[in-house]
Amino acid sequence: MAHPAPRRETGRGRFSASRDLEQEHLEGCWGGTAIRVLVVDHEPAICRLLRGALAARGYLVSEANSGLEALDRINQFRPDVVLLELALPDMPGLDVVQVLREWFTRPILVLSARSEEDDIVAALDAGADDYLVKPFGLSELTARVRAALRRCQPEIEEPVVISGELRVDLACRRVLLSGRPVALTPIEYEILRALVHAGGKVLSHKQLMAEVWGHQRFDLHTLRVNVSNLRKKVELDPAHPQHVLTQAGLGYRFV
Amino acid sequence: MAHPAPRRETGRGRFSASRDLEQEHLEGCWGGTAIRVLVVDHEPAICRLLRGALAARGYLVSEANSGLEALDRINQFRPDVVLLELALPDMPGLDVVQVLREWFTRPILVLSARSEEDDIVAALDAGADDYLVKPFGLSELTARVRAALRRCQPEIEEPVVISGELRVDLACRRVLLSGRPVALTPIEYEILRALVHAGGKVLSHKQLMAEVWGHQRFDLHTLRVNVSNLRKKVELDPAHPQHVLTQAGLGYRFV
DNA sequence: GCCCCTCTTGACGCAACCTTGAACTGGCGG
DNA sequence: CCGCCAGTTCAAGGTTGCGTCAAGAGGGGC
Repeated sequence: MAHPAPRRETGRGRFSASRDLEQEHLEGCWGGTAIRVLVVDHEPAICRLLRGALAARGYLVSEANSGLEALDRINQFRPDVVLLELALPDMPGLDVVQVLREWFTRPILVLSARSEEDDIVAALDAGADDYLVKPFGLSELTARVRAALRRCQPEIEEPVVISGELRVDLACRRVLLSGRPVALTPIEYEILRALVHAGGKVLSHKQLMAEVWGHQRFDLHTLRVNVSNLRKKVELDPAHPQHVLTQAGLGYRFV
Repeated sequence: MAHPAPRRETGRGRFSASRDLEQEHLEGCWGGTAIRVLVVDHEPAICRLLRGALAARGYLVSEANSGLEALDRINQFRPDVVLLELALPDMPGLDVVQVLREWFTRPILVLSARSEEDDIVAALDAGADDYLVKPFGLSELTARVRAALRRCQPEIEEPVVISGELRVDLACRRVLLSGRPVALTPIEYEILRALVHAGGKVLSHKQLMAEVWGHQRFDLHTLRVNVSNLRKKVELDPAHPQHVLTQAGLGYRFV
């Protein structure tokens, strides 16, 4: 062999991205940045209901009570997904969809009490991504939100976390330290990803091991060695870590 | 079997249909190439019904009557969208969704008589893009197909991609390295095309093999050998590839 | 039929990786 | 001062994944 094997670009895929995400306690969180949802409905009761369900799942929710207010809020709030009730006091919901679709690329889910097929077709053809007939279950709603976001994932808000000299790009699965790419091994990357994903919260040893190894084996020592190796690569001074911190007796956390 | 899978002509600009094309009299047609729909249902009557409705709108329809047949048909037919009835004689429809989602990137619309919220949530979280409860109207179905296809469009593909010394012309099916034409074998070209088409994103082994071979007889080793051969031709230094990079444990990507 | 090109398959070697054991550090209480 | 504990570091296996070589099978063109 003339040359050694090509260097692998380190960083392995997650063992099963989707399954892990489903187990996430807060599905609306991503790298410490919540996914933003705008709820548009004329009835405050509905808004409260939806806001509660979504907020409980970790989404960041804002609301609007009319069409014009919705268009305004979208500009300010920059939601990742819009839940739009068609019956609005000031303008037809279909018009909102159409206006929105001229520039708004994120998913629009229409909620409506009208179940006639023509209404559904009209809304979808106006540019809506999904149509839910009231009354609907909140778990179906959130499942459809997940599905809609999944499709649009590539453009989803930049999952880049910058902490001092360290830059973690979860989408491209790249890590930069002082601008230079860091070659992490698969397990090292998984550890870092889990910590970053937790958004500063402490992950217990078991939680972290479950994220990385998948629930089966719990060898604390192995975890510590890998964390140590990770720190050698992502910390300017591995002896005094700035990003991957130890919580004695508990676990680790990322700042 | 030198060319195991019928592969579609590479010059086809898939799904870059723009909005104005929706006004086409036949919505399932685009640029002379019909959009391909696979209908999976155990009941021939339903298949005929759906086939008729879709064909009338210009879609090119194929069908399968069981889960295994569906997986087989998808490899051969290469549909742009799959309509999947969950109740199949040979295997649970949810399993089909999950298996499919490991490599099939086009929309999957689930059709089912079950209207329980748990079923809907399970199907969506398994990877389905939409869920229609039977009985549904054909115009709603086609509207949801349109919506699903619309979401999967946005990648506008460059006919020619240049990366350093390497120039890949997808339209002309030509590859130049330092200005000199490179003679790629069909499989090598398909691998390169798929990676370039993915635009820098990682393609998992399964996704890549599905793009190139079409069957799910996934032989990782064969893929590796072909990638190795490809690198010998398109990399200045095959031992240290600059364009076709390995993502250890996951797949490959193009930069 | 024959040759050539291509793809598949097996064997092999290397490099990277994870694990594991052992030594080391620092804090704390006895 | 000593032992203990939690955490860290170092070094040495063993395993795995990846790339390469080479042989061989299969198909198409001539």
